[in-house]
Amino acid sequence: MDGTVRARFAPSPTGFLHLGGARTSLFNWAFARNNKGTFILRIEDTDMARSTDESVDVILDSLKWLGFTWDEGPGAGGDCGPYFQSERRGIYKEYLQKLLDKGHAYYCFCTPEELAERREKTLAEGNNWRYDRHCLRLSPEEVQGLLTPGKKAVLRFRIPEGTTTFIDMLRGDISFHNTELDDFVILKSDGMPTYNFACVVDDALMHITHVIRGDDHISNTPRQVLLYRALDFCVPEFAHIPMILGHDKTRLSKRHGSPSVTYYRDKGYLPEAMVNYLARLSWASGEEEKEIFSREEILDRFSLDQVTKHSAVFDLDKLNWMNSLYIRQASNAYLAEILIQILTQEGLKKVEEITPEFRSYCEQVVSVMKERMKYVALIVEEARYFFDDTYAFDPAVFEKILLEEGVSQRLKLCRDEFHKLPAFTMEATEDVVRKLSESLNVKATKLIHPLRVAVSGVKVGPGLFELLVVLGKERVLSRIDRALQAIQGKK
RNA sequence: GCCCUCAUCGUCUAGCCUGGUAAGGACACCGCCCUUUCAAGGCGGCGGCAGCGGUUCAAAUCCGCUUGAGGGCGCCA
Repeated sequence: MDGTVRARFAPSPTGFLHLGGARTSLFNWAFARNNKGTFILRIEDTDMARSTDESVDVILDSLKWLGFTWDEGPGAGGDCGPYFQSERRGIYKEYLQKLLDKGHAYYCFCTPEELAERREKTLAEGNNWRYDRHCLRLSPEEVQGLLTPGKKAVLRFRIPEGTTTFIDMLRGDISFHNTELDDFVILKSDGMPTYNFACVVDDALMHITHVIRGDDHISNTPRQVLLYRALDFCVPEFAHIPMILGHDKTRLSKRHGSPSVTYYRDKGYLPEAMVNYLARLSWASGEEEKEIFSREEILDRFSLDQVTKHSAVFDLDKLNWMNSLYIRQASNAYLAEILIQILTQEGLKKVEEITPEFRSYCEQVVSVMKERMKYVALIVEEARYFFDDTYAFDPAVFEKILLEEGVSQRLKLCRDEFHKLPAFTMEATEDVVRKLSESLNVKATKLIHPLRVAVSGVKVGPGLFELLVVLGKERVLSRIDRALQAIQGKK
């Protein structure tokens, strides 16, 4: 590997960034950084019908969230721009002409309808469809005659005879008989180049040394190699990394839950955890006991020859485990910020209501919840009582815990003792409960469980005394009263 | 259908290239301990080299076939 490594991630802005794309981006980024090379971001927006600006924004945001900073590309500048393919039409035109001049490309006037018809017929006869070179037979005069009145045309690449072989860094030699490759379209009738063509021109002009992409591109590679050769470009190194599949072993998609990076961000997954998890899919450092890798550790160790060749199944359980681990290690301030994002997004809190006091309350909430969170939004999903005084009582729990004989009496005693407390601390509240249980001659749990249900509505959550302190004396007292009323109503 | 790729516990993987340790770890699951619920933590358990054939004293590891899985076969990328 001589010269500076230049790797790129080239998403098409036709939707959000999905986990597969994120992982491809991660490997490119890690590979570039590990080799002290350059990481380039290029937007492949040649599909005018499906590309959107919003999608570009989402992809950029996702990448930034994951921390994959690019050295060249949108917002970063660079000497090989523009980095949007839609802005490179002039460049493609030049190379298209080159192919035309050298006889590697030809005009095709077949309409999509005609093509579909012939394809179906061929398939029905049990044969494989390849473009039948219908328009290759046209003489230059005929072509000119059709072009002049402005008839819709595309440009096709003329596939030479023979076999095309390339080296995949993970698999070694891969060969295709050129008969498998038909004369594919390189310029669409709307004036945009197709993926295979634009990709080759850009990778060459951007001096990409390593093309790291999903292995669904393996069958595109021989076509691209042929294009590199026809254009007298240097062929880069290729590494086709395995895809990420859903539990049914098919390509990860909406059917498998949400595959978008932003979904996980909005759920309160930490980017560090996501990067770590994604990295461990198809990659292992060789250190047998090691599962947890910081971004730096990944950069430090990443190597393509430690990437597996087989696809990996996305496992939410393991992501959850990893995320909860990162959450437990994260600072309360960091977690509170994420929680606040979620609260405002969910409409539970308005931006102007985020006072320093509220922020500090959020920090207390995450500090008691961080031991038991798979992701931050779980607070909103399962511990809404922190932010909602009108929380409901879980019917089964209410029945079992609060409707038990003597509970009202015990709750009243607790409330009265709590009321007298000058300092509402963990020690003080626990002391109250312990003493009361002794004098009443009941187990402490006979007070603890009803109290928990009274102030939160559910039977699971943080340790009771930390919960009480976070909620604060006033709210605890009024919540006990509220529970008492509910019990009264049920009797 | 044709072409390409892949194949170690349910899942992610180490080991394979440079044949020779009871095939190691993690998640999940199950049990026990701890405990104020849920977690976390500790201890233990379950569970795998897809199959067949070959090479070899010896095969997860090398070779072949079969099977299975994934991907591609667009004026999508």
